[in-house]
Amino acid sequence: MDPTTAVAALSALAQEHRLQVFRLLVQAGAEGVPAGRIAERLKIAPPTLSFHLAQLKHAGLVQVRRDGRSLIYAANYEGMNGLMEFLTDNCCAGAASACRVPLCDPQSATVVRRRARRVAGN
Amino acid sequence: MDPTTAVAALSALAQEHRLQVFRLLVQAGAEGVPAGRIAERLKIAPPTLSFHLAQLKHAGLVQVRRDGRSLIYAANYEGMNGLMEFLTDNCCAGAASACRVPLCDPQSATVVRRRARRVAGN
DNA sequence: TCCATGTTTTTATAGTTATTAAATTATCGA
DNA sequence: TCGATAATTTAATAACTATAAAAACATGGA
Repeated sequence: MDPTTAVAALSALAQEHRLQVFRLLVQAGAEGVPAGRIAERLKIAPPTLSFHLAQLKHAGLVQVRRDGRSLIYAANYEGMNGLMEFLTDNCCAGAASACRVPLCDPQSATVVRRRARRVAGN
Repeated sequence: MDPTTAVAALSALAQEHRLQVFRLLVQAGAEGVPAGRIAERLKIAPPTLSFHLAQLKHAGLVQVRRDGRSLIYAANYEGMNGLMEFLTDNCCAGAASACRVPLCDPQSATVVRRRARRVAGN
C-alpha cells in the first residue's frame, strides 16, 4: 500500500459515522448490509450516509453490489488488512517476531452467525 | 478503546506528515527520535512538525520524554494496538480464528538494529 | 406506462484543519 | 548571567469537510 492510499483510508475512517459504518460492515462479514438498513441501524439520514459510503468505497474499504433496488455494502477485508500492514510495517526495525501483523480472513472463517432478519432475496 | 478515542487516533494518522512521523517512530522502536531529527529526516518545518506531534501525542499514539534540550518522541505501541483491535473488533461476528488482531510488542522484541548515527548522550 | 421504493447527486453553508512567520519558552555551556 | 540551541506557541489565512434540503436517478411491480 502506498502512503496516499493509506491516508485516504485513514481519512475515511477518521469520522464518527464512517467508523460506525465500517465496523458494522466488518462485523457483518462478506454477506454485507443494504444501505437502507445501515441508515436505519445507525440513524443516519440517507443522503449523509450515501456521502460517507462513497468515501469508504473510494478509499477501498468497502465494496458494493446491487440486489434489486438495494445496494448492498460489504467490508473490503483486503483494504483493511493492507492498511494495518502499512501502519505496522517494519515495526521496531523488523526486530522481532513479537511485532507482526496477523490478518482477518473472512473466507476461511467458520461462520457461526444468526440468520439475517429479512430473507435474502428481497 | 472508545469510539471517540478511535476517531481521534485515526484523524491523527489521516495526514501525510503525521503518518510519516508515526511510521518513522514505529520503526524506530522504544528508543525514540528527537523532534529535530524527525524534522530533518522528513523535511518538515519545526513549527509544522510540532503541531503534528502535538496531535499524535494528544491522540495517544506517541509519547515524549526530555533529554537535555531535546524532546524525544517514541511510538506508543499500546495506542496503536488498541486502535487495530477496535477496527477489527468482533470481525465477521466473531466467526473464526482467521479473524484476529495484529499486535506489536517491542518489549519482547529481539532488537537487531544498527546503532544511531550520533552517540546517545548528546 | 405509472407509481412507489431505495439510493445517490447537487447546492449551499457552517465548521474544521494545515501552514507560515514571528514571538516565546526551556536548557546548556562559557 | 548571557548567548546559542531545541522546540513550542500564537495568530492569521487558505483549503478542506460534514451536513441538510431538494432534486434526480434506478429498479420493480401493478
